[in-house]
Amino acid sequence: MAQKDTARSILDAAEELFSERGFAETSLRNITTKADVNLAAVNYHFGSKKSLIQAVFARFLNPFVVELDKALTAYELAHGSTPADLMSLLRLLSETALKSGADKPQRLNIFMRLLGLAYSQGQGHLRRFLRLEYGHVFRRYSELLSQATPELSDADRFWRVHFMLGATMFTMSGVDTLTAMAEHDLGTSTSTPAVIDQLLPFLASGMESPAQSS
Amino acid sequence: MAQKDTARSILDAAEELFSERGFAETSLRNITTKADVNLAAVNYHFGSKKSLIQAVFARFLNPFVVELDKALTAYELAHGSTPADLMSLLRLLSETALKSGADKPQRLNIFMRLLGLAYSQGQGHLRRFLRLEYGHVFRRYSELLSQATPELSDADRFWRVHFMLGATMFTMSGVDTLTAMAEHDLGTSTSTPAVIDQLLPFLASGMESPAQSS
DNA sequence: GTTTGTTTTAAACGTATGTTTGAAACACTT
DNA sequence: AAGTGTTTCAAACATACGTTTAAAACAAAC
Repeated sequence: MAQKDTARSILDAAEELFSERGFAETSLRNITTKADVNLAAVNYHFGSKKSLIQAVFARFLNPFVVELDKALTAYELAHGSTPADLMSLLRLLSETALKSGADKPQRLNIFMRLLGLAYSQGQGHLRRFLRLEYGHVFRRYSELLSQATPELSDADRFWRVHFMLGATMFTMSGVDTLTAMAEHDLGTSTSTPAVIDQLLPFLASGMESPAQSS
Repeated sequence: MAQKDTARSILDAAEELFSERGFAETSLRNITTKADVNLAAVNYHFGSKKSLIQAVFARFLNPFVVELDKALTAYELAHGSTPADLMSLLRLLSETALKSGADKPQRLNIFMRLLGLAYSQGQGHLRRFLRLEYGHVFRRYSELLSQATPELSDADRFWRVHFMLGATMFTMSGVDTLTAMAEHDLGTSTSTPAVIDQLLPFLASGMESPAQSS
């Protein structure tokens, strides 16, 4: 039963508990109990709680950035010298994300929630880890974003990108709660891909809003 | 020195520490050390750590909702039967928020960060407290929002409102970090009101993006 | 100046946390 | 079957937390 997949059980349990209750609020005892392994197993397999947190992110992010990297290469090849298009770039990102957790679509929600936590909770070590490990792919994507919005100044684009980031993180990290609210208040049920279909036009319109000043 | 304003010193220290490190990561000992009061003072004046957290929010939100309520009444009177306008509604909210922490503009940033934490960290008691205490003003505002976006279905409006909420919370709660990043990467300095001037058109454009389907 | 109610203080309480330990159980190779 | 390296386990470790206590300090009223 509990043999070499001990590490995997721990990651599964940690991923779920962290996303539900946050990092500090989830104890190693919570995790090991849920994973049905010995308490010391976390420190044996991962070294520390911090490393466990990073490992949870790495397990999801590693396959994701590989996919995204491939998708970006394909995109650049297909478009050649014609400038990138904003809406297609957004679709590329969302579809890569959806595909990356395709085995269990719930996992994407969980992971977005974790990402939100990584930003909001202290966890400076996590932000450092993420930028160090995955920064180059994000820089590559933002390069294309610049091509897709040539009319924006660098400053305008900077702010609007973060507006997009905020809307996306907030929505996706709480997508379960929000769909429940929508169902309760409006009686309409909405799947995650349907939410994304609502989100992307909102982002694109905001991004392409006529510039104000300067 | 430390007499009746003990409670105030505690609130000041708690507000700042909570916003920097989160609720769970900030201990009562951190707070009382920074406030230069005895450890037991928190439990004496507030009863518990949970109540302290709620008190931090109440101190900011109570004046704010009073102002917002007044502003909404004035707005409704001024506009009479003509339908509400989206951009002016957004300005009303942002200006009320800016005015409410006018004594020290830094406090608005701190408080937005706290609001973001309230959403992202567990703190179910906080969300319950906020909705119970301040729900009616928010409902009043969202009533006007509906008038301002008559072309949207209830479902579309629901989602787009939360897209706005996410973009706003993410941006404002990290506005210090973001302005620092912008200054580092682009050499341009941006004040909080200037960020809001960037944000509002983005939100309005997203909100008024042509509907997709259904 | 004594009394009464409030506030502050130092110390302790009980509980929970992350981590370490050393022995036991296991999986393999020879 | 013996031996070897890896993994599990129960127990303990040291530390930190929120909260409580009982006495001291203080303020105000008479």
